[in-house]
Amino acid sequence: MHGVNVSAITSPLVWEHVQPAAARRLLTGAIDAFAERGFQATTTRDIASRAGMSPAALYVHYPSKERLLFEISRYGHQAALDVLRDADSGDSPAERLRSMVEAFTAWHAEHHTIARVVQYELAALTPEHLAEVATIRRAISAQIEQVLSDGVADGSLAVDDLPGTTLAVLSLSIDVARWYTPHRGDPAALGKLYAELAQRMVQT
Amino acid sequence: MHGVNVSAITSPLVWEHVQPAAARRLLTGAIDAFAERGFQATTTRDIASRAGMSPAALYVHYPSKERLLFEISRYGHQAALDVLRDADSGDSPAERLRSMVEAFTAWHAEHHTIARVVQYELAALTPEHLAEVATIRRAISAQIEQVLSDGVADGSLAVDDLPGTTLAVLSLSIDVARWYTPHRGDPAALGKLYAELAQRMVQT
DNA sequence: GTCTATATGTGGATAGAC
DNA sequence: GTCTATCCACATATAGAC
Repeated sequence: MHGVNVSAITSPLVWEHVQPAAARRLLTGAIDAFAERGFQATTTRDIASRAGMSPAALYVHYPSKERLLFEISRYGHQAALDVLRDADSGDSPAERLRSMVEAFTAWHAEHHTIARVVQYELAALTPEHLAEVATIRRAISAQIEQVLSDGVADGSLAVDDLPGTTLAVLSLSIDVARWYTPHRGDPAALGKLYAELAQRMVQT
Repeated sequence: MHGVNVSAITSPLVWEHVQPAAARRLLTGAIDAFAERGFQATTTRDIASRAGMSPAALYVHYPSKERLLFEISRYGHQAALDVLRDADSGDSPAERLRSMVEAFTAWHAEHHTIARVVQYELAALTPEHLAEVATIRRAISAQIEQVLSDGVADGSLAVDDLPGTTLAVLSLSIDVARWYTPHRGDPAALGKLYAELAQRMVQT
């Protein structure tokens, strides 16, 4: 089944479930604005203007700027987790790891705007909303830890420090959201490079 | 010479050169505040209050909040570059890489507050100030690229994609600033783990 | 060099018409 | 559901006394 989800890696995120269209324009405008300037530096006027509306119209669709961030963060976290789970396929822990790192890395490059919001705006969430996305973050981490753990169990992977190596593998992909711009190469190639580097980190 | 700079890795940053003491209290207060909340969410009142002063007193020592950020960013970037250069020692490219990754990673953990400001607040700098720190950033990148390049030249390291691997190695250490807190283990041990992982990435 | 007081701008959010 | 107009809080920065 390896490679079956390649289309999911490179296809744009789908927002049709956000209705009506005005709410969707606000959401996508907010993603761009938050990714460019950060949550705190983004004004509701900026978001509304990107959606072609007056500032007041925003509050018909969202009760606050933070709620807009939360919707983005929750959806983005879930999308990242889905990509990772869909990529967890292969005949060995090593193959599964390659596939997951490839997909997770490519997702962070392809969707670097929403990924930036997901990874760098956690501090702007309310405690309740942060707790909700933290649950998804733990599932993401557990997904990587499981495959490494499976590799240790069957002796096919060499992992001295399981939590430390889990974090390092995740970290490599996540940091893509910080530095990636389209001129730095295409997401698929980056995914393949990082899959190779990650496998080398843990090979026996 | 390996290990000679261990004290530099774990010693606190030295701020004696910032005079008078009030200016230094403002600077260290700003580092803590920027690291906790981000530049945009930090108020001059918060910074002044951490330094035990009224908001107005800040402007005797710094002309703006941005200037305070710039001083922190410039000094932090230079400190990170110095750590990397001091660690560039060893008899082979592999040893030099290990030493550099160990020191650079441990620095980002030990000094995660200033490292967070250095790595995540670039967008808040004026274009002129950003250009100045970007020069230091290029030197940091060049330092890693050089050792990988030397390893390729003498056949001791296996690097398929030199710019991509350079970025990946740097990225792993830099991302430590995002997630590190003291309860996640000690900086020296993390440095050793990451040195091992980086070496595995490029070993023949 | 530090204070109190304040000028000036701006941002999140609301009121009420259409 | 969108608009114009605006409230109100707060933030950067300055003025002027001590």
